[in-house]
Amino acid sequence: MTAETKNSLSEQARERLLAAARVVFSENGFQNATVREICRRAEVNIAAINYYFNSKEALFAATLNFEPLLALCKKVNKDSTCAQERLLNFIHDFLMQLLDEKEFSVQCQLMARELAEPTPVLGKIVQEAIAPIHQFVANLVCEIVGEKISEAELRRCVFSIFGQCMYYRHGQPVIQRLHPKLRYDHREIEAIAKHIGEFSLAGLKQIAQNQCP
Amino acid sequence: MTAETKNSLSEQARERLLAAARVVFSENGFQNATVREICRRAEVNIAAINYYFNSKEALFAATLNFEPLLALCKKVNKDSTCAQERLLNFIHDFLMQLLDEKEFSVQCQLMARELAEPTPVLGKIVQEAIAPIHQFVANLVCEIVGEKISEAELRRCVFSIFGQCMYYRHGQPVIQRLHPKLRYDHREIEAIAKHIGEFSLAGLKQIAQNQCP
DNA sequence: AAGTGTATCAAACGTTTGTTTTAAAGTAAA
DNA sequence: TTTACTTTAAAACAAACGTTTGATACACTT
Repeated sequence: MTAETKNSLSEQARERLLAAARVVFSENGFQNATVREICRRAEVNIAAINYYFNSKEALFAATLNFEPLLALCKKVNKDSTCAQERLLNFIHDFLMQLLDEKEFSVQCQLMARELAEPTPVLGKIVQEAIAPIHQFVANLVCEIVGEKISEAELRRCVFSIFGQCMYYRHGQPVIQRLHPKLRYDHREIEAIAKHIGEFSLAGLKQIAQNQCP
Repeated sequence: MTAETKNSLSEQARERLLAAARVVFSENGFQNATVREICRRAEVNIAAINYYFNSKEALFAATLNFEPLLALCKKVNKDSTCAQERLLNFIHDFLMQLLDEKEFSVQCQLMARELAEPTPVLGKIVQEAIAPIHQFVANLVCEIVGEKISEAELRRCVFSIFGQCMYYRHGQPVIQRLHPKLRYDHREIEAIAKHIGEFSLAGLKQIAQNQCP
């Protein structure tokens, strides 16, 4: 057995742990996720978590990957034209990462959990992921409504946009009970993105008018 | 000692338990709240929870009170004029109940927690409180945008409004780290309500235009 | 004064949690 | 084969959880 094969084999446990952890954490949150279920799904011994990582918390931190979210900002900044269009594209892509169950969106769902239920790693998440994309949207809003908007009002505009998006995930337990038939398939996400986009652009235009009458 | 005095005295423990439970549950959520801390704050023995109520979950159910929230809908329906005005009033009063730290809003905060972190009692909360006020806002939106709106689009409009409001509570751990100086005092809540109101009315107007061009 | 039912208490119960231990199995170089 | 090192395994760890127990104190009725 070659060295590479050995590496890939010994790394298998670690990789399976990471994959299983992503699923379990995103389904149950950090607190409710148990190391036993993670190990069961990864088909490794229970001691593996503390062997490869040092703790449940470190495993959680290792599952975080901010790149897809940050890449989203860069992508939108490149291939688009006016600020309005870029905001619409961002909302669409963001919702895709946030809601699509089939997509590789576990990363995003995992982080979305933390907004409501803080863990010791939340500080890092805010600093490296949430703050940048909030700033990114804030810049877009600035371009759309003009520079004269106050800092507080700018903040509220950003919150309005993210609030609309996040509600579909934060409020999912409720939404599922209110509308049991509702599924986040591709078509539904497109419709949601279109709605939030138009809703928000109109809202921003109104705010802009208020600021400089 | 008369019977009434005895009753009021023996009820003291029960009432103190309820008051403490409301605080602890709203601060930590159902899972993270411990019966020991509730009893410590209520200054009662640890066995009191299972003596007066039957379980931690039953205690939690007993802390729920949907009246303030439902009363809000009735109040808005009475003393207001046009649908737009009523929506603005609702958003304002709702945010007051949801955010004001000094107000007696623990009830609302307690329920807001459950939106993201479901408990066995969530079904009751949705049925008795959330569904009615969602329906209430849906009716307002219908009045504003006209009857021709589709059921799905109507739902998204309601979600947009609630999403904006709830983000200030659901995302509080994040918001606190993003804007450490931000406090939900009376003035700030007024500003938030004004923002969400104008933002949403403009959004609704846009949606209405889309439906019947 | 004896009896009855309620309220409170410290202590322990049985689980479940994340983590650690200790030993065995496997792998590669000497 | 021997040696050194890495990886797996079962079992147990201490801590925290919600809950239950059994005894005690109290107020009220008979």
